Amino acid sequence: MTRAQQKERTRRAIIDAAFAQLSPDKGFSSLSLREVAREAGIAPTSFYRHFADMDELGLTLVDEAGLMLRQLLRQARHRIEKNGSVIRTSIETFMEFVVGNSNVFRLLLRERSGTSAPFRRAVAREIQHFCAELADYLRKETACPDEFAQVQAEAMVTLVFHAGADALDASPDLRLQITHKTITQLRWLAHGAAGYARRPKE
Amino acid sequence: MTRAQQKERTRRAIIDAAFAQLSPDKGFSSLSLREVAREAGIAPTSFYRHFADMDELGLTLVDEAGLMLRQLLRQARHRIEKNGSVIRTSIETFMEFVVGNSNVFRLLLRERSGTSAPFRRAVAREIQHFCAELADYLRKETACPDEFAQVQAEAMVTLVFHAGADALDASPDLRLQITHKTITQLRWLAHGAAGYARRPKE
DNA sequence: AAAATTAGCTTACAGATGTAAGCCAAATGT
DNA sequence: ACATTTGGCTTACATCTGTAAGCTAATTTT
Repeated sequence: MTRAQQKERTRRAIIDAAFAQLSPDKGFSSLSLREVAREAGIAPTSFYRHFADMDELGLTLVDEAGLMLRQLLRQARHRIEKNGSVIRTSIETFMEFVVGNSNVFRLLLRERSGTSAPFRRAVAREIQHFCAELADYLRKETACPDEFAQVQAEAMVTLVFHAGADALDASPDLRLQITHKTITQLRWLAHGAAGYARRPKE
Repeated sequence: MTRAQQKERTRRAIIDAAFAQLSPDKGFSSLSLREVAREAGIAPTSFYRHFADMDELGLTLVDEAGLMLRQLLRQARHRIEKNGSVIRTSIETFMEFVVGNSNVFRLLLRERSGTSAPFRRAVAREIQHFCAELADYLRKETACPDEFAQVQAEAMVTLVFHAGADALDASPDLRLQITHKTITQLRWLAHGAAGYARRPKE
């Protein structure tokens, strides 16, 4: 089966080439089939042997990014077990991910509000998975009332993602400030969610 | 001075054409000079009589969008005076803006994490103004401790912007759900910020 | 061993794009 | 009244894009 292996190989080459070409100045939509093919070391038309479209490639990238996101959450849980401070550890783990895989994070960030509805849906799906797992965790491991967990998780993710986005353009020490600020915000949120009963009629 | 008037006129035509061509499926970066010129009713090269670049046009659009944002905040304040419910009124006002000027909001949303650093900076500046004005308001009119106002304002804006982004792709009744959820989140946040003293050493 | 499949290549084409060069006519300045 | 400025036009060019058509050689199937 050298045949299938080779195919998988250049498929990966294409995917890697695409990720590599993403940058602060270049989003997926301004990536051209020819450029990707060039970087992957194949002829432009050979691209079609693997993907029907640039869009198909893009959705594959989003899938991979979502996978990394979920691995990240598990990694954070491990760290919390040995460390204690839930919020601080979570944010620091996330920040490391953002800085270390900025292309991946940027892809999610941009395509979440990008021009392609299928892309937006794909990213939304991945983030929603992420939120759901986080909500589970909150229900099991914190004082958060069960029925508030999902809403709280979504707010947390919103704030942390935004912090990550800011961190992308920030210097390392500004990044620390951002981290600190975000910790404060999440603590307020957790405190509010734990102690504030929603008034049902207003 | 029919001369200057005419110039201002076609300048506006260009700006309006650009705004008009923005859509769910078309962001500013995928706007072409020729298309804009065509819609504005001028020859492609005449564009340069008004803007050096597409980038210059884009920054102008962002400026105008920021202006609308600040007007929005004042409008919300007026409504609050006659209505009472601060959080609910603010969010509802914002949602109306998002739905009624989706192209404008989308511009800010996308360019905030777009591929042009100058654009990102311009949007960040506008949003920061917005946050600062909101923080002022919080200090004057709510129970929020002065030194927390800025951080709380930023969290509120982050959550509300995110809600707006979700609302763009949502059906009207889903939009109501989003509004409701966001109100809850902001209340938690306000409650937390009012009652939770930051522990200084952890 | 012969036949079929297929990943990859080369060549080719029909758009679209940004923008340079230069003309024109009307408004403005003197 | 004459000279200048200038907003807009037309034409032209080089570049990049996606992708269709068809060949080749090697693997896989029969």
